[in-house]
Amino acid sequence: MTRDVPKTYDPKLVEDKWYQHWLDKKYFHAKVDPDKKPYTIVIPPPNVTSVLHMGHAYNNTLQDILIRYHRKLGYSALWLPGTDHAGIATQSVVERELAREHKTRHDLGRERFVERVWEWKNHHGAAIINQLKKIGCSCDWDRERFTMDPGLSNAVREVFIRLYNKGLIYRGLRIVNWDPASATALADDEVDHIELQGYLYHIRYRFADSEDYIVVATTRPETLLGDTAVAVAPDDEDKKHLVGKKVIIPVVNRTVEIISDEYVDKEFGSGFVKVTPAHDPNDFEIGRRHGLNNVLVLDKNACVMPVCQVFNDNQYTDEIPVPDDIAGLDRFEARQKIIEKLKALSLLEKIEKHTHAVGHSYRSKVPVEPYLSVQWFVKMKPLAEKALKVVQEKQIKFYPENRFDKTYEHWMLTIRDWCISRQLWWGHRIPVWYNDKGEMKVSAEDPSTDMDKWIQDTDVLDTWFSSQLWPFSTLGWPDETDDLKYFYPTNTLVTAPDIIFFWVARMIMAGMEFKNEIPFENVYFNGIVRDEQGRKMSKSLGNGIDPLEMIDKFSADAVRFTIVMLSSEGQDINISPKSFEMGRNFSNKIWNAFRFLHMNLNRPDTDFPKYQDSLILEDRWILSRLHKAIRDVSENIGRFRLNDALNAVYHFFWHDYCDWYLEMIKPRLYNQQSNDLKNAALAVACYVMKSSMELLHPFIPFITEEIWQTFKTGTQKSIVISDWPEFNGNLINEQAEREIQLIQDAISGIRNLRAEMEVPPGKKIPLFVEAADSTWSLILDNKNHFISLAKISEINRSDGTLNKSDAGVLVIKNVEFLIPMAELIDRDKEKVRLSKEIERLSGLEKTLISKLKNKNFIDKAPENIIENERKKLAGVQENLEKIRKNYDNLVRSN
RNA sequence: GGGCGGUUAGCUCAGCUGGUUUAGAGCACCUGCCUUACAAGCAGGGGGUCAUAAGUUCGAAUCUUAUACCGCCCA
Repeated sequence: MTRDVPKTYDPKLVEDKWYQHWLDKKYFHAKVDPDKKPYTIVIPPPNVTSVLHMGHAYNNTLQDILIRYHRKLGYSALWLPGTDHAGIATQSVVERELAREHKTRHDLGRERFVERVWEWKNHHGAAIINQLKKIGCSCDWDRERFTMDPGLSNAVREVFIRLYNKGLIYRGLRIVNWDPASATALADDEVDHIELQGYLYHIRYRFADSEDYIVVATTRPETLLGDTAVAVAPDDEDKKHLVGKKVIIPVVNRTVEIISDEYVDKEFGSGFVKVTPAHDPNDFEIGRRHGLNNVLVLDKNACVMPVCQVFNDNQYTDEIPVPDDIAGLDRFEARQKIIEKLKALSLLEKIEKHTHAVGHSYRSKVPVEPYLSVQWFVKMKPLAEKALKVVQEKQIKFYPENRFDKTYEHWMLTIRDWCISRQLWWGHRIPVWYNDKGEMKVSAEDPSTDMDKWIQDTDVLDTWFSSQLWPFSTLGWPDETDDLKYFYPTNTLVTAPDIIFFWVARMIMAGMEFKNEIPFENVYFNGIVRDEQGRKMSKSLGNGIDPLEMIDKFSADAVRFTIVMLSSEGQDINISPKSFEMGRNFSNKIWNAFRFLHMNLNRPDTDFPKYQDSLILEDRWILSRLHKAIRDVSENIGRFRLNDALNAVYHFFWHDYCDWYLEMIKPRLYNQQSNDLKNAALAVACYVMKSSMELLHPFIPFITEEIWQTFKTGTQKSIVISDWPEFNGNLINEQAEREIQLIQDAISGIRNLRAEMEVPPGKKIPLFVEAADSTWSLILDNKNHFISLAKISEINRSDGTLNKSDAGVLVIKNVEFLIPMAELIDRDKEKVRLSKEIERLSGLEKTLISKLKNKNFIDKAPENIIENERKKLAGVQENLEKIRKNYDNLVRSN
């Protein structure tokens, strides 16, 4: 081994090099292989517009861990990557770009605009993909998909047609959630309800036949332009007699009737509700029940139209002019104008402060306008039944267990029809065609002939309509491809819980409907990455941490390690840039352990069984600890406790292997005794090192590959595809663990005593031991450890003649360790130390005695627990007795 | 209003089926060490009425109920 190993680990020399190598060798490419079992994850496709944030880094690290683990276990592990076309988001990005050129999409026209979006996608759409590569994602890039690829688009049309033919898709005039900023309809779950401080306006409506008036309370006075009734509660005795009377809408002076409807809450406001069926979902229902006209006031940008459009029974029937000074105003300007006018007319009785939840577009963040328009809908109830069942019956399991089951269930049970049409240009255009005779055709292809001209519906489909198909459309559906047959259903979905309805629920519905099979077995919901104060990371707060910056500063391994270490199942993670030092430090620790081996090796050799006869206690111990770690890591990954898995191997590597094992073998390496003893130590050290790299590989792929390459054997090529360490129960050695534990406790105890007695660090001190024969021989066999790790000059068995009043004492598991005081130890300090220990142990003794005296405990507790407590007590008492004796000696000799 | 989380060391969090002496880790802090792998490190140490109250139990950080506070989702 000639290569110099630098003292500090430099990830820059490692990470990009290995990622490129893995790509070149196509290790991430999953083949249909009948001899292997498939393991499939489809990536939650990030929006093409997105750049990698901590949430992505976390979510994708988790997926990569699962994929790398299963790949090493021997599965044909497919992680299928790709991106989502993200209708509104992407269209907005390009529109903003156009705005800088002082153009709108309408200047370009639909065709040219869509081309422009494709250009944008081809230029910038790979950004997030490249960033995923930076953090080490082992996706099968040969299978990368985009939701608007021809195959996936074909799947979308197929699904639309099938649902339409089954009567599950329909078109109708409905009140929908309208986003005026993007000028499109939204689905119910794309609306966030935000509590706002608003006002309740009390407005006087005069009777048509008298100067008297009623008072109507509303939060949205501007909609009075579209009022078609005023309603009271049926049980409102005070107002009942007014039903049927006519009142005049102020400002516009239209006459409407007072009606009675159960929707009205007589306690709210004034008890009179203005009814605007075209701009409020509840009013729409009232209007339906009473056969009212729908008067559409606002246009698609939420500005007041010059004339209101009157619909009756879905038919456009009439127009109502709007006062000139209101027409053209946006809805909030119109509100102010109306208020002004009402004030001038003395028709505004009062304004009250009023807090209410206002729907906002989750994309553009502007208040949603309830808006009457013709849209396409999917009937959800029939689809929800199966999707609910498979989760209730645990065919699909959610993790963390039981956390989201109820949420899902509730949503499925209260589900409403899904508005799928969007008034955008970027997306899957609805496969429906119209001709000039007013006929309609649902068809994947343009049905036009020379004789017969058809025009396609101008709307596109909700982005989620295509992403709901992701687990199977990416594998070739509707064709029954080999990939689909082999890799579907997928195994695990890892996603954030905020898209449980948007995406997870709909994929389950789609999977059941179109494949008649669950799309995945497990859904792991990861938490949200927050800043160190627990706040969501956001652009506006400026508290976001850029993962790429952190990768640049600390390495991808460090970012991955830290995120997983700090996460626990499904809980949110609070993180600061400083947190990543944890990962960097661990990488450096690994690196230096490697460096240590490297300095002592001629040739790496992991074949420790070859030295069976030369293996000694600490070798058997570390092998036992390693195999327990192998078991723990595998078990914990298996149940999605990834942080526990990482913690297990972290603790093993740092605290068992580096802190103790490598320290323990140093005498064997440095003292040129028997070559076999030295080679045995090195073989075990190398084997454990290599195995640790295997265990750590899913978490920190880069440094583990770099080091593993030194230890690979035979035909092994890469840690990416090498076998996962196999748990070997024969190497579990409880006795060795107990023996090493005693030695560790003794060494720690001596170190503690030295520190407390302020023995100079370099000073070697003699040690006497009073122990039974077997323990004495154990200690004697391991005296090197005491010499090197506790700075002991010599170890002797105490023959009882040692004057205990003249020694520091330590009692561990009934063994006495004695350090002659000479000039080293301060008697008074030792007395204080011992009396503290006596206090602690007698407290313990007392607790245990009273526990064992408790008749109820003896009668009711299980036998093994009682036995355990008895043993504890005996141990405590033995130690106590010895320490007391020493303490007494010390006091007496004064 | 309904549902779901959380409250454990100065900070961030583990603690899974109630019993491993008197609750752990990382960071921070204190003391001593540049000991021939690592100061991004080593050794040692201090620091907790497990939110509050009641209950179940031989035994509660852990189970139940209530309360308080924080957060998320739905209406």
